[in-house]
Amino acid sequence: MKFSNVLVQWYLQNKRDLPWRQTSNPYKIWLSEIILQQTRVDQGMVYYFKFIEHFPTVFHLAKASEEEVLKLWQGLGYYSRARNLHFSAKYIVNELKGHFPSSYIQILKLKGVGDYTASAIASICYNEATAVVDGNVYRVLARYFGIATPINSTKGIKEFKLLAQKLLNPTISGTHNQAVMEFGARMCKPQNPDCEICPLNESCVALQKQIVKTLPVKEKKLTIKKRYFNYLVVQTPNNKTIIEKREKGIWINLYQFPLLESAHEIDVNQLITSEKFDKLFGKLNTSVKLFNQTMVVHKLSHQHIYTKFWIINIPNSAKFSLNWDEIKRFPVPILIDNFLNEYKSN
DNA sequence: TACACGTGGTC
DNA sequence: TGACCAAGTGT
Repeated sequence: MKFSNVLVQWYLQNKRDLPWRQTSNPYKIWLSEIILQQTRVDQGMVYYFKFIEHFPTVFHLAKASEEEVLKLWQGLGYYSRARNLHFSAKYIVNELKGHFPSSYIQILKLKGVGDYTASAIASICYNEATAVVDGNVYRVLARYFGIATPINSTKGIKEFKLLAQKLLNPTISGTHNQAVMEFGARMCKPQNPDCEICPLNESCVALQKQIVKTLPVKEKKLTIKKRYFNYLVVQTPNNKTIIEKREKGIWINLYQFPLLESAHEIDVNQLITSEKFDKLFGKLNTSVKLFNQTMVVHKLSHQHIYTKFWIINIPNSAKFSLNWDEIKRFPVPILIDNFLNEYKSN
């Protein structure tokens, strides 16, 4: 219990004053946990406030449209979190009469809630003795106990969950869990951890063996794919354009301009002779201009998207009926949002 | 199981 | 500056 006691004591003296730490309302804890998945506190905070304001209860969230939820989520990334959040809100309201599930097993049934989030909510809101294992916990445990098992291997996932569960102080599960995570985020950081002032530095295996920097171990690194996006930005004399809803892959259910994806960079001739271009404009009299002289590179975790925005000037047509001003009502990827801001100011 | 899924921060 | 990483989950 020494491990837990030291960390909890450190936590009580050093924890940040975060809005979701002032409540045990499961809806708010759930919302905060979904927002914080793979997301820094600083980045997620404004979204937490926005969501609480727009949707003070699960009933408000359930009543909203998916588009409204996605619009509010815009810019935060991993948009399936928003869609699953919305789906689960409707499930809680319609199937559970608005009663939030109150055990790890029941919470785990919510879409978008996995082992980590179910453990977090169950321990924080209901004091259930379930240990969380997130990136912070992997790092703290791997270093303190000198464990080199890859954290993204099946063996590692099991091993760390078991260890975390063994270390848990079941009488204060929620506080213990948050203590380990806060400690990982603020003291036992990925880079430049504060080992000199760490309250566990006398018993940390990694520090003694001088292998802090090598832990935790992660198996293999992923390859970055290159993709080439050509957006067809329609501009008519009466200031209309057209957008489409993405139906698969990245940014699903978000909006964008008609897209021609190509295997390599293409020029204007390849663009106007493409099937997509013909389907959209046929024999209409178009004039095509490249908006950005150098390609915009949008970097995602697994792919770099090289983007050209082609401005297509075209006569008025019923086919292109969306007012430019109305675009801002639609959820769009940051890549598109950035373009809109630049285009507007030109 | 391996991979897809966003955006922004850090060094 | 490229590489790594963030309170992970779904398929």
